[in-house]
Amino acid sequence: MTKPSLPQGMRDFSAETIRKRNHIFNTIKNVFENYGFEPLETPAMENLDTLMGKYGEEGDRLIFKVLNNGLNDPKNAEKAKDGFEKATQGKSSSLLTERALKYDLTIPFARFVAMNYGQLTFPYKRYQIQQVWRADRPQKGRYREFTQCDADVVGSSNLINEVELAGVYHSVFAKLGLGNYILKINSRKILSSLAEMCGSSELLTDITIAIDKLDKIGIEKVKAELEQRGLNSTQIGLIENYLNISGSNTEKLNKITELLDNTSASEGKSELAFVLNHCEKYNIDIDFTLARGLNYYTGIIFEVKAPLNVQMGSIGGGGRYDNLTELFGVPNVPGVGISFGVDRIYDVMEELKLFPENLQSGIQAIFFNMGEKESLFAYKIMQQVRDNGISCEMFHEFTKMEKQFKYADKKNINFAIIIGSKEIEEKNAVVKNLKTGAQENIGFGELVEYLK
RNA sequence: GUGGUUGUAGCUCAGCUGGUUAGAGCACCAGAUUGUGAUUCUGGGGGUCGUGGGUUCGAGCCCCAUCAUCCACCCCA
Repeated sequence: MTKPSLPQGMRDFSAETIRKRNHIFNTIKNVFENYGFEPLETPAMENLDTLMGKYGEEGDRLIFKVLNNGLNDPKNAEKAKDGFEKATQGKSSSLLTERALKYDLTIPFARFVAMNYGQLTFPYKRYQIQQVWRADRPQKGRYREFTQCDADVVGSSNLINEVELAGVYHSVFAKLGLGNYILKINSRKILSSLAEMCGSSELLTDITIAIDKLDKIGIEKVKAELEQRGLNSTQIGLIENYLNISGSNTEKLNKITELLDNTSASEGKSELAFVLNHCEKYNIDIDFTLARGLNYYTGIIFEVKAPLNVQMGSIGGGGRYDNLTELFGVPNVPGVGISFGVDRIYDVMEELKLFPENLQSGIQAIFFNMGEKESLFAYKIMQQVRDNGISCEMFHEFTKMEKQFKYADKKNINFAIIIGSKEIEEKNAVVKNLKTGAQENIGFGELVEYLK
């Protein structure tokens, strides 16, 4: 027999963890519903075509692809070999694989909107809490299967949606006890403007990749990377001035106006100003170095950092994308969305001990097994207790009480109920409080009331 | 994809410069204690030391390969 194990980056969750995770899910879900979002679920697998090319080159590499069935059929043998040839050259081939596990929730959502455009009422506000899979190398806070919680609004360009989503972040983190989170905000238009000022909008990707690393590697290494990516010293000088912008949000906006002088810059600036004006309570920081990897963002972008005293990457992010469904043939559906990284939020909350004590509800009472006849009698009593919404169980076999007590301790059960021959005769049960050790006789009729 | 770490009982780990029969704690089972637990005490079961090869009189320990793992980079939540 081989030792059982899990595939890399996959996890089991047992009761305690699930209850804590559900606490996070329920909090997020309630806020989503409170803001008028409605639920959506999409399948684990999508057609490979739906996903490929949407996440950049690196993203494509990290999509989990599912091998076609029936490759061993002689009819398909040649095709399969062709497909394999292509696969070894790094091209994916429908001869070998045509389905894949979903990589995020946004693209399947866009696919759904495109397919159901006629049936949906716009603006369409949906939330989605599901697993996604990435063939990434796992490490701390990063898994191959993880849960995303997304909320998106499509069919509206109004910036009030951005404000609303910032409000969602605020409500959720306040309720989870992470009120001192940091919401960073920027606009892709500012970044585009910077690229234009450097001479070409083509430079946008190179610039964003480099400056995104600023807080990690420092200004000198960013400059080195920019140089390596082919930028000249004038361009790098401009970018350095851009990165050196600091101060309050208002000061940052003023300084960016001095530095960048074109249409995208002023558009980006007024977007940021609008959102900030309506989010005064939310502790938002403008961060011009914020870029975000996904290349479909076009307007405001968000990223949530854990409180400063814990070391954790971003615990959420999002932004505006103007034409996501166009990829699927439906143009002119602007949208904006945010995502919560539940697994990381979990780790942060664990570190800061923010989970409420009363999450581990468990079992209220255990009926001791005092013999075959006795336990069958007690079973009927137990069913009445259960019918009244009190969770309880009976010890599975007649054995000495020490064992039954130890079992109850381990499962953190509050009451032990003893119904033996004596109790049956006297029509009352011995109820022992396992936390205090106190016990008393309770008539069968009063049991439910006593346990409540 | 790149670099490093670790792999010994169900779990967490110890095991000295290579030397008899590989240890501890937790968990499990039994007893002290046949209707009152969390403590304590006694005893017990459990291992092809990740896998394959090599060096050696002799390998858990050294060498090579391989698989798995965790961490970091890349990228990202």
